Amino acid sequence: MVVMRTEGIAVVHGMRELWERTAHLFTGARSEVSCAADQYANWVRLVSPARRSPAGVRVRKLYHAGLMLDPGFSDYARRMASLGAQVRVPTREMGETILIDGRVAILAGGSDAGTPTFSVITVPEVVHGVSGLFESAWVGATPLAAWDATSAELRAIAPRVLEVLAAGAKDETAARTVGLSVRTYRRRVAELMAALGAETRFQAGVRARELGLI
Amino acid sequence: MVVMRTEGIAVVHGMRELWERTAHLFTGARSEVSCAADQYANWVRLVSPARRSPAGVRVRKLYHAGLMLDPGFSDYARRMASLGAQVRVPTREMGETILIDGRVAILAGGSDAGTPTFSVITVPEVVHGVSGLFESAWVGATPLAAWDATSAELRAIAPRVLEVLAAGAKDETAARTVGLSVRTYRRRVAELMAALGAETRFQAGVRARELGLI
DNA sequence: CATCTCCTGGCAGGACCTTGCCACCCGGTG
DNA sequence: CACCGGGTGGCAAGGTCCTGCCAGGAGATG
Repeated sequence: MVVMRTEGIAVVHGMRELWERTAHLFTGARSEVSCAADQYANWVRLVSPARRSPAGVRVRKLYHAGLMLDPGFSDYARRMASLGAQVRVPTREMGETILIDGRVAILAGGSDAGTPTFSVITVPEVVHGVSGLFESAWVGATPLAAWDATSAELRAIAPRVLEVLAAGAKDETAARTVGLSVRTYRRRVAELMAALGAETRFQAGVRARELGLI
Repeated sequence: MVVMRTEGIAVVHGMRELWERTAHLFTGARSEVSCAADQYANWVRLVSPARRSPAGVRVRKLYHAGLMLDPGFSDYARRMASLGAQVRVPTREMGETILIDGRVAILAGGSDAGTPTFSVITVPEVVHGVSGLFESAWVGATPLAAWDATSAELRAIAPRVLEVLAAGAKDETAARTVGLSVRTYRRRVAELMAALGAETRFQAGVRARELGLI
């Protein structure tokens, strides 16, 4: 049987509107705020400014590996962690997701003519389903500390290396493009491949894309 | 200003329910049915069984290159074309999308505990936005005939080649795995890279993943 | 059968990638 | 200054990949 949901779902256009509409939900959270972010670094930082949460509220953050390669964002992630949030780094994507007290779910929809849209959902069965997805992603993700340890200096240069690699450039060209010697460029590629757990460049390409690094 | 949409959007759980709920929309289409499919081969074939459409109804199909590498699906695509549908093969993803008479849009949402969810949208401005996305994808896609011509025998072996490539195997091993000589295996890889528009294997990996071939 | 076409697989040469080795530079330390 | 540690870049040997060339085999056609 099909159940029409004509209430309990609001579609919000644009990040600013989302923030205006949902700020009270965040500040009013009583037991838990869980967020998963794959892509929209700016949005994450706008909606969820780094500040300590009220006692008793468990704050969990899933920041995708792709975001963590952005130096500014990984700083933000560490700041969140130092303020009491539990931060983990997943390697699979799960879409922009927010869960509050198991009562409200916020999901990013597609973008409508450049403006991202978000659904604010209070339908219990939907919220429950989204919670399940979040839990499974949470279990499979790497705690921030462990992630940080394994990918320190790599983060600095990785984006540009990935960019030229994805552009199909040969090492000679690529090295000149990113301003490294061929030897050092190849070192970076090797480190990148190790970080991605790839044994060939093809595999590295697949993984990089999988992680949203490109 | 936030506009709450509490009507005009229905969320449907599962493909069967979607079919039950939307069948009348397809059969009742008066001027146009446009579909874009990236991934859910089974779903596409369920929702849109191959049959001739009423005269005067323009039927357009965007079947992603990933789907076309599935032999069964590409047969289905050709059957659709022979029944009057305009079929094109895009190389970029745009999500599972259906548009009917410019009045209704159906989009696949995430999956809820394994059950895929779909939004049936009748909000004019949203439908219009989705239509724009579809048109742009349509213009950039390759007509079925042209696609078929350039990728005949490739489809037969591509999946297994992609698999071993993604597994990180070297050519020697990979060739043995798929039961080809190294020379022929390399030929297949070269063809694959050409089809993907890739100049390096890294780039091919990225594209392959982008297209959901892996 | 003769012939043609298409695909396969071996071979070889060259392009490209990978890695160890080592000299060099630079900032920190005694 | 002498020394050390860490990063850089040149070089070279070896591994991997790319591709033109050609011989051989399978199937279609006359």
